[in-house]
Amino acid sequence: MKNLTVTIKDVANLANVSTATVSLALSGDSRVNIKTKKLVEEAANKLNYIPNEIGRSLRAKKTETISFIIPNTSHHVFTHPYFAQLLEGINEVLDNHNYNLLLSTSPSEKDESAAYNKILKNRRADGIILSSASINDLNILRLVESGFPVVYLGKLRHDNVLTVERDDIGGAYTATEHLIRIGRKRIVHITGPLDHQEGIDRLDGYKKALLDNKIHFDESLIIEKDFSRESGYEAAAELMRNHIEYDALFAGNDLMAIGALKFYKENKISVPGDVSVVGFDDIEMSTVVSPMLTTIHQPMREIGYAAAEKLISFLNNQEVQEKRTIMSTHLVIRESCGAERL
Amino acid sequence: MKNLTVTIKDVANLANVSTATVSLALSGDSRVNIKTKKLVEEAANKLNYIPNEIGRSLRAKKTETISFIIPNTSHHVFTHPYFAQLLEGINEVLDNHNYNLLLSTSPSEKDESAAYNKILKNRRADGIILSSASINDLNILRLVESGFPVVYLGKLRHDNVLTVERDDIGGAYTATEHLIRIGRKRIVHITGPLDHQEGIDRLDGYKKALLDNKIHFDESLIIEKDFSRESGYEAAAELMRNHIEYDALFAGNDLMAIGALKFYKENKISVPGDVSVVGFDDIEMSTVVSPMLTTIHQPMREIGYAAAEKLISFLNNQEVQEKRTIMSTHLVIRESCGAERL
DNA sequence: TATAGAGTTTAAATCGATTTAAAAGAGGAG
DNA sequence: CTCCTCTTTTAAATCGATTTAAACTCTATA
Repeated sequence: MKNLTVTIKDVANLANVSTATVSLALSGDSRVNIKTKKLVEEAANKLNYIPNEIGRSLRAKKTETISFIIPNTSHHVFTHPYFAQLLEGINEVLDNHNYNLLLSTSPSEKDESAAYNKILKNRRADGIILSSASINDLNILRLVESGFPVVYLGKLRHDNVLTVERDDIGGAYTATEHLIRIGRKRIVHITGPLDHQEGIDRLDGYKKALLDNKIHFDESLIIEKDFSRESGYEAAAELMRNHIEYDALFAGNDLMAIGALKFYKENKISVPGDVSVVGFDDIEMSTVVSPMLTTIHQPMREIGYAAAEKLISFLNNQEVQEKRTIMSTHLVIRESCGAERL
Repeated sequence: MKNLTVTIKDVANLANVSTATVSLALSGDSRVNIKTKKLVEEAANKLNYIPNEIGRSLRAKKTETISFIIPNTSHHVFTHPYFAQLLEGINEVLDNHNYNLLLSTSPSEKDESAAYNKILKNRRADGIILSSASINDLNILRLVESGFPVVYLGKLRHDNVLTVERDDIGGAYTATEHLIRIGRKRIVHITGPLDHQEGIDRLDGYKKALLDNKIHFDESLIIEKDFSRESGYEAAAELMRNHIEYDALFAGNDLMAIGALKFYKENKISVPGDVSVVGFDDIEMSTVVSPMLTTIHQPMREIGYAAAEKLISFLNNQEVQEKRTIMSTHLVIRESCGAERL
């Protein structure tokens, strides 16, 4: 260990000036004489001086860092394409603005106070982007009211919170409508957890599409699962065990759709012959399965962009155009429905 | 904005004691009287006081943060299963040790000094985990010699660096040997970029297996690509265009193998009938394609564990058992080779 | 009634930077 | 030689915590 602690003082000593001069010189302040500036720069170079960001942050009362907090569901957050793409979007924007990214998985949803504390500990960041489902409304509001800059990814009743939302209802509506248009009548919907907003909204969109098309809503066609591939497989198995008749499947996300596809393949059920399948998300995996999955495209990377841009412009007191940003989705037709582009 | 700046001073004033007492009381020092302690705690609660981590870090000269730096290849790092799982492993360990995670994508490999600076800027972390291929040996050594704690993911000539490595040569050897054992003779190898260590090592393993089995190495069976799915597809197409005859394919990673699989499907080439395919990595996607991909499993999450544990124990001056940790790989037999478990 | 000693509390230094207001220096005009 | 600018440099305060050594209270004992 050497050199680890070259401080501004060391540079000042070597250059025979005060620390004030060093700071001014290195920041390019016009007050310092050109000769002095050179002197300081030489000294800094010789010592390989790099300003300590912590000291700087303390003085400036800002860290140029934002924190992204995601729910910790079973240590598989980052491999989930949804979060991975979100992260990429956020990272790209932060990179462009020279912000740092602090990453936190929030502790279990169960222990609310722990979650709250962990978030607050992140005051080492200037603001946070909070992913849905991590903590409940109340805690988020407490956080926002404490004055800490937050962008929340998802729906929130409260008006005064910056949010970026997906149009889950609209997307689910589109998916369901597509199945109806190609002539399907008995459409199963595998939902995500119904204590999560996205699960609820996608179910709502599904119901709405049925209603608008005068198709009776049949409770027995709804199965609540957990967004995992395994649970999609299991859902398809359950349907068979229970002798449910259906000609289409709308899965709450691609992973569950892909799980179901696997079950169909193993059981010689033809897709899209016997059953048309639509997913939700449009993850990469949907393009490598066979048949390729028709799905609702969700602009995950763009959501990341929007959230990061919104937070940064808020931090810099620039005008925030809109408190709620709603990102729209669209249908991507591939092979699992048996329909050409309409 | 209110409350945003409750400092230890505010608490001290409310409790009518000095800041020293507040600090001591809240850290549970036995010197402070039990009554005083209660008083302080009440005041802190009433004000909703949370110690400022920056101030604390400055004084303690450590941040309880480590930084993970990955090469920025075209804004698609985090969706790459390799990095995502690495990240998950690292995050899990840091969580357990109450460390924070600062995430950085290193700027382009071209601009070395920018990369170097960006890394050094991360002195706001206590140490860094550096992923391979981001910067060259020289810069890494400079960094290490500066005394900054680094764990490098990959091979490095220098002795004094903490590293966690994969056994790429061994893995490639196993893959190739498997293809030979099931009777394949003309084995194509799609390599990753040959200016990356992993690309080189996997090619070496392939060659070694051929040599040991007295199979002539044929230069025309080697195609250099870039680890992407598209490039795998393109490689398979190239082979066909050039009328190369072969009965097996060892792809440098799963993504390229999956790309090739897609080409075979489109061109009615049977796998494993006409050609046996082996990948490398064992990503989730390999289990959803059809046929399911036989591959070399790489313990990505465990590499993350190992790197994080190693860095943390180094930071805490605990004994670091070994400077180089080599993680082994193993063959996972699925459907793309047409062989039962040997 | 001093006085040692144990138990509590606090003033002040410190971490590494930035910034402000004041001081110092340089030069020109009267 | 003095006064006044203008330029350049610096001492000192500040950010928010922790920690050390000194100071202050009590008690109990000689």
